[in-house]
Amino acid sequence: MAKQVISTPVIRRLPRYYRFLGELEREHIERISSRELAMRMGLSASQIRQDFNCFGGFGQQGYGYHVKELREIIGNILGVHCKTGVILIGAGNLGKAIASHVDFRKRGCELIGVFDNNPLIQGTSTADLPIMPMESLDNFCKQHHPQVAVLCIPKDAAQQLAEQLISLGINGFWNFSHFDLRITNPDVIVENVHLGDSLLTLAYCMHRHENE
Amino acid sequence: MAKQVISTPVIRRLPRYYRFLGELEREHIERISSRELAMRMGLSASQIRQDFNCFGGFGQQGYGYHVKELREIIGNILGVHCKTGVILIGAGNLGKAIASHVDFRKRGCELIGVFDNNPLIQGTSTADLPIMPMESLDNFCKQHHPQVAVLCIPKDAAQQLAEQLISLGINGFWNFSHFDLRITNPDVIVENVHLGDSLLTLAYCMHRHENE
DNA sequence: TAGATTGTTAATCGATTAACAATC
DNA sequence: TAGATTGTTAATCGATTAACAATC
Repeated sequence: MAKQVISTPVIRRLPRYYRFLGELEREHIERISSRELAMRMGLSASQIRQDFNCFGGFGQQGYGYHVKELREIIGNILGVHCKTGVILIGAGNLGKAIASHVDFRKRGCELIGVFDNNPLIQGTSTADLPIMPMESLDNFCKQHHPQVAVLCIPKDAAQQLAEQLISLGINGFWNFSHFDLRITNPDVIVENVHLGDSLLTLAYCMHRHENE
Repeated sequence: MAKQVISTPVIRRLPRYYRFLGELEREHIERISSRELAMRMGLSASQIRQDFNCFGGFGQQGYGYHVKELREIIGNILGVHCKTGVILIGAGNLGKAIASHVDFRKRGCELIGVFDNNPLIQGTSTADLPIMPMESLDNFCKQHHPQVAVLCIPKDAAQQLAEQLISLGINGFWNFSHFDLRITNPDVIVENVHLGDSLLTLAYCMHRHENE
């Protein structure tokens, strides 16, 4: 099988496939055709078949796809069984919510450390983890080698901290800090989440809709 | 000016333009060329000019774009001066974090009510708003006519609640509930935010990178 | 005026859709 | 076998990039 490059739109759809297949499994549905899945997901059957065939032929002519099997395959592609070490920086409202609300384990990640520079909350804990002072960051990374950092910090601190973290071995960022990290190192992966942009997009659509 | 339909990729870039122009303004930069802006944002100059020209010619040949003016124009397109009434349902960790962390006003929205079905937290407050019981939802909507609902509730409750909210006049959802709302009504706008999918995308990219 | 940079048209690239032979 | 549905190739559509005349 030639190792082709998977396009971004396909990658972005994978977690959604995984989610819908989980749903189907919970509904005890054993097999599904691309046509049925397309209807549920609001995609085209053609697109679904194209997407899956980026990775290989998981279906069976005349039958469709075996839900459980397909879900496992996509889970493996996504790496849900990995145990990537994750630290979270900034245990304010948002940081704490993410630490406790997001199921890292289900997604191949393990939250192993939480840091904040506010002495008032150091020592308290979130998601069963003690909030550590920033001064411990260095030693912690040297000891536990986390790979991913979740940034829930103000935007002015983001770029500098990111660079420090890279030097400590971090090569993946889940960035909530209202600032687009620009990392030149091609081995570092950044996933920017801009909640504000998302709300603004919704606001625009509502606003436009009104004026039509 | 013919009213053309703006494509989704363009719409998704608008909040980002707005953000970067704000940054430039803060840096006291008066004018910028599409070329300079492209470098900063990691886009192409051509794309930027195309994007802006969906809405009209905001630039000046030989000069570029006036930062402050352009930012205001894009802000108006996005509707940042609107005061769309917003309610938030589900004041758990995530709900509270969003209520307090997201600046609704800057984005043409105003958070006017927070609801939760947990009696233990009813009466306490977030973001200066009292958390109200779900039973008050009906009356509140009839009185204040909010247009947008932020859903920070478990996925099993989402679809049903969304339908109820639509009947109460809500026509926009900012949906954090691990479930893709499927609304048939074309006047209702849904912005799904799947934090889990975002993390999984990052996990995939890390995982793939390792195996290369 | 000369230089710079836009607005806009044409060319290219990539993603989605359609079609159908292969095959379970 | 007949029916269904995949895997895959070709056609279409749309978005991005390139090019350049218009013009500040």
